Amino acid sequence: MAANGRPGRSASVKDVAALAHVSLGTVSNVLNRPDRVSAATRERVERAMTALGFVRNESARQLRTGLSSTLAYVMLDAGNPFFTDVARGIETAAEQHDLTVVLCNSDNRADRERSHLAMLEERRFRGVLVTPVDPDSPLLEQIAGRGTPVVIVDRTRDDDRFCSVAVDDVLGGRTAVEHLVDRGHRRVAFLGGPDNIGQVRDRLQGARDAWAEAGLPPDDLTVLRTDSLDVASGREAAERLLGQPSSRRPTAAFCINDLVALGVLQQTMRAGVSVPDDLALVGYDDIAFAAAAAVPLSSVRQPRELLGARAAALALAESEDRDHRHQQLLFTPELVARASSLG
Amino acid sequence: MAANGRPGRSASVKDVAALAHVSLGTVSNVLNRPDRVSAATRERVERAMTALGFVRNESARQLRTGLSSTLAYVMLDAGNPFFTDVARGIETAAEQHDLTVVLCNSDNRADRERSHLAMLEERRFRGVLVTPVDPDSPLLEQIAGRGTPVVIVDRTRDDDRFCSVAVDDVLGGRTAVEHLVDRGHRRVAFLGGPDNIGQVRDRLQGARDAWAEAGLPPDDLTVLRTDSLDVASGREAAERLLGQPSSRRPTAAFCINDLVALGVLQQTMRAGVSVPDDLALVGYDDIAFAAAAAVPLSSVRQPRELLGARAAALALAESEDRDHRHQQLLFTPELVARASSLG
DNA sequence: CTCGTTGCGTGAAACGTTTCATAATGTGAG
DNA sequence: CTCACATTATGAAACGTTTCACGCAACGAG
Repeated sequence: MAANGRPGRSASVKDVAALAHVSLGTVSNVLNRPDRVSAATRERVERAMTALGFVRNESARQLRTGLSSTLAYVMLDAGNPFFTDVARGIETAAEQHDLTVVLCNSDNRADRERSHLAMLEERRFRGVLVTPVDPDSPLLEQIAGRGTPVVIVDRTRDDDRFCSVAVDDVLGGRTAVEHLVDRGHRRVAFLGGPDNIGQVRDRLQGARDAWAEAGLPPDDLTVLRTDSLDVASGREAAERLLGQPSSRRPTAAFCINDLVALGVLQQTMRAGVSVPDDLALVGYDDIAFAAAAAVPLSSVRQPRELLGARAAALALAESEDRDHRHQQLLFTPELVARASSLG
Repeated sequence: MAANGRPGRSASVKDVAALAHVSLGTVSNVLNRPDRVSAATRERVERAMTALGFVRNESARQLRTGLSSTLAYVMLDAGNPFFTDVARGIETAAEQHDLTVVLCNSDNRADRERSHLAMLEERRFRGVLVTPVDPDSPLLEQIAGRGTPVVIVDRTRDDDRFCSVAVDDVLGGRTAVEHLVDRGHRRVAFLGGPDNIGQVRDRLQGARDAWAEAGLPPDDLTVLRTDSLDVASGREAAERLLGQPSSRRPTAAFCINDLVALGVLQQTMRAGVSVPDDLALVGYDDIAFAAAAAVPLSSVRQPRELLGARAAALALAESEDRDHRHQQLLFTPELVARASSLG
C-alpha cells in the first residue's frame, strides 16, 4: 500500500522479483498462472507487489504477447444520443468478456476520424468499431489488412470486406409513411438531408415505396432538404413548411431523425400550430428526448444498444476465429407511435 | 501502397531496414530525426516503408521512451450532453498540441470507473482527466503517485493534491434565485438531489443565501428532493409540485439541471399549467436542448468547453513542468434568461 | 535402489522501438 | 599531404513483459 511518493520510474517485475527473492519468471507466473506457483511464494510475491505499488506495464505486455484487451469505438458524433446509446451497448457486451472500451469522437470531421484511426492502428487494439464519416476511407481497409477486426456500425457498404451492423433504413422509412397513411394523411412531407448520406436516401426511398403502394400521387409526398441532422435544421425546415398556404400544406411530416423532429416541434408550437391536429410528426431513432418532448414524439426506433452489442460480439469473434467469414447484420426498426401522430 | 494481404505479423523497422539496405538505427532516424539522414537514403527508406505498409508499433515506442501522446477523459455519463461538451473542449485543446483523446464512460457506476482507471494506469497515458463517480477513490492518488497528471473535472476536493477545474456552484445557485426574486417570485421551489452530490448541496446553499439576503421567509423556499438528475426525475418531482394546492404552490422552480427542468416542463404542460405564467422555470447547464425546448428554458450556463480546454491544458502543463504546482481553477457561471422565466 | 513423474522454480530469449557511442567517409584548411 | 572536423550511417543495449525449455527435489512404484 506504500504509494511511493517519488515520481521516479515505477516498480517493474524485476524489482518485485528482487524484493521477494524469486526470479523474474516466477513473478510473471504469479501474474498469469497463479496455480503454477506454491501458495507460500505466491503470497510472498504478492506482498512484494503491494509493497512496491507494482502495476503491470501494458505496453510491454502487449509488445511481447501481441494481444490487447481493449476495443475502440470511433463514433460519428458524441453529442447525438443515438451514438452514445450504441456505445453503451458496446460497453455492456465488452464488459461481459472482460474487455474495456475506449471511445473516440470524430465529431463529423473526416480529419479527426483519420487521426483517430491512425492512432488506433499504431496501438494495435483488439478491435475497431466505427461509424465512419467517410465509409470509403482507405485507412479502414489498411487496419483490417493488418489483422485488426474492423466492424462498421450503422452504415452499410456494398462490399463484404468488413463485418457490419446496420438497421434497414428503407424499411424504416416505409414504416413511418405507412403509419401516416393509415392515420389518414394524404399530404406528407419528408424532412431530411443532405443527400450524400446513405441513410437519408434509404429512408426517403422507403417513404416513396410506401406512398406509391398506397396509390397516392407522387407529388403529394413533398421533400424538404435539410443541411444537417440537428435541431436547428429542424427549426429551419419547419419555417419553410409552415410558410406554405395551409390549404396546400402537408398535414404530416416524417423527419430524418429525432433531433430534426424536435426542432420542427418547437417551431410549430411557437407558431401556434397544433401537433398533431394541424401537423402530425414522426421522428427517427427514438432517443430518450423523443418520449420526453412537450408532445411525446412518435419515432422509428432503432435497436441502438443491440446494434452496439452485436458489433462488439462480431469484433470479438473475428479476433478469435482463425478463419472468419465477415457478416453483415441488418436489424429491423420498429415504429413507436405516440401523441405526435395520434389524434 | 501494397497492402499486404496476409494477416501475418506486420512489418517492423527491421523489415524496412532490410528492404532499404540500411540499418535499424537509420530507419528510426528517418522516423524521428529526418534531418540527420541524407535525402537519398531517406527517400529509399520511405519507399520501403510504404511498400511494406509499415506502421509504427506504439507499444514498443512507448515502452522504450516512456512517453505517450494520448490523453484520456473518464466521463461520468456520456448520455448527458453536458459531459460531451466538456469532452469537445478537451479534444479541441488536445488537437492543438498534437495529442489524441480517448473517452471512457463510467456511466455513473463506480465499478466501471475503477476498471477504466485501472486500464489507464496500466497503459501509462500522458494524462488522465476525470469527472469521478467517487471523488475519493484511492486509484486517483495512485495514478498521480506514479507520475501521471490527474485532473479533476467539474468536481471539487478539499485538498490540493490534484489540479482541478470546476464552476462556482454556490454562485450559480445564488444567481438563479436572485433572478427569480427579481422577477417578483415570493414562493420558489428547489428541485434536486440526491444530497450526497456536492454540487446539489452547493447550488442549494447558494439558493438559500440569495433567499435570505432578499429578506424572504426561509419556509417559502421549499426543497423537493429528486433521486437522480434525469428527465424522469423531473417529471416525478413536477407531479409532487403540481399536487400542491395552487394557493400555496410555488410560482417558480429552480432545477438542479436542464434534464430535470425539461422533465418538469413536460409534465407541467401536460397538466395544462402555463410556463412561465403559472410556473417559472430555471435550469442549470444550458445544454443545447434547453434553448430548443417547447418553451425555451432559462438556465445557468457553465462554460463547458472552456472547462474541458483548461483541464487539458493543466494536464499538459503538469506533464511538462519539472516542478509543477497543482492549480484549482474555479469558473463563473452565467444566467441565460429565456422565455421560461420571463413573463 | 532406480526410474519415471510431478510440482516448482529458473534464466535466457524475444517482442519492436529508440538512443547513444562509435565508425566510416568526405571536405576544407594549413 | 595531413589533420581536424562535419556529415552519415551503424550496431548494440535497453525498456518491461511473457514464454519456454530446463533444472532440481521429492515421491511413489517397481
